[in-house]
Amino acid sequence: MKKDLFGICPYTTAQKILSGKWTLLILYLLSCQTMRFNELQRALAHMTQATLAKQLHLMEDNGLIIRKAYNQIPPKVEYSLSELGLKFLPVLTALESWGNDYIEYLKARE
Amino acid sequence: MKKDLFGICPYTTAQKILSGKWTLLILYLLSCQTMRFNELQRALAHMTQATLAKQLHLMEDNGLIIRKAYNQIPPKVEYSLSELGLKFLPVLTALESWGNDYIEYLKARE
DNA sequence: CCGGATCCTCTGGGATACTG
DNA sequence: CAGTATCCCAGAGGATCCGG
Repeated sequence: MKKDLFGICPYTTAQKILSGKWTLLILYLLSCQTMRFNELQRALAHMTQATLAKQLHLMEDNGLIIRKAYNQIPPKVEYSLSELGLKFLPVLTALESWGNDYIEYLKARE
Repeated sequence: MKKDLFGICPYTTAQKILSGKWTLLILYLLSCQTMRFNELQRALAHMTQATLAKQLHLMEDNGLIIRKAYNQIPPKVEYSLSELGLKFLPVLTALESWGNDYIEYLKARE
């Protein structure tokens, strides 16, 4: 029983879910619009296909995003925010503002 | 030059800073009150001294918290939020709400 | 076009023991 | 009381190749 405090606390829960290296960025991209796999890949030019696919699956399993596959040739898959993902928007907004503050701080620090 | 997009983006920046496993929780605790090392340790019963010390140093280096040491015997060290840490409070609030939503979601899921 | 399957690497987190 | 010093390990991230 090491779940006495965990799983109940919103902060540890959030930390776990958001721990993926690209989670925030993907959530942001999808908050702007539904995107296909290829579009995401282009937007995130620094990660490989495999990594992106893994991240997306993780986020789907966690209920953050929705994957919609069209059964056709050539394949087409669209990713969008789930209900939980939409609820995350306020966090994203606050985070963006703070991130920018932090970048300012970094500049002033040098 | 792989920093073309990184270091400029508020999301990746935030992701990097917040990636520590206990960062959010510590920020929350310190948002309630300034705390001594021992108090934090008791509040976070699941992490060892070494891990806590490392986390705190990291967060201090990142400019999130302030460490104030009193030169006395027995030693006394107090941790509090820095200016940047205080600016993080809105995120924390939004995150708490979302975390609770997520916990509800998990329950309903079973 | 959108992945799955493997393998490999690296580092954050933790256990344990010691100290001013 | 508030740490430091070591050592260790799982697991996330990534590279590469293959497939429907």
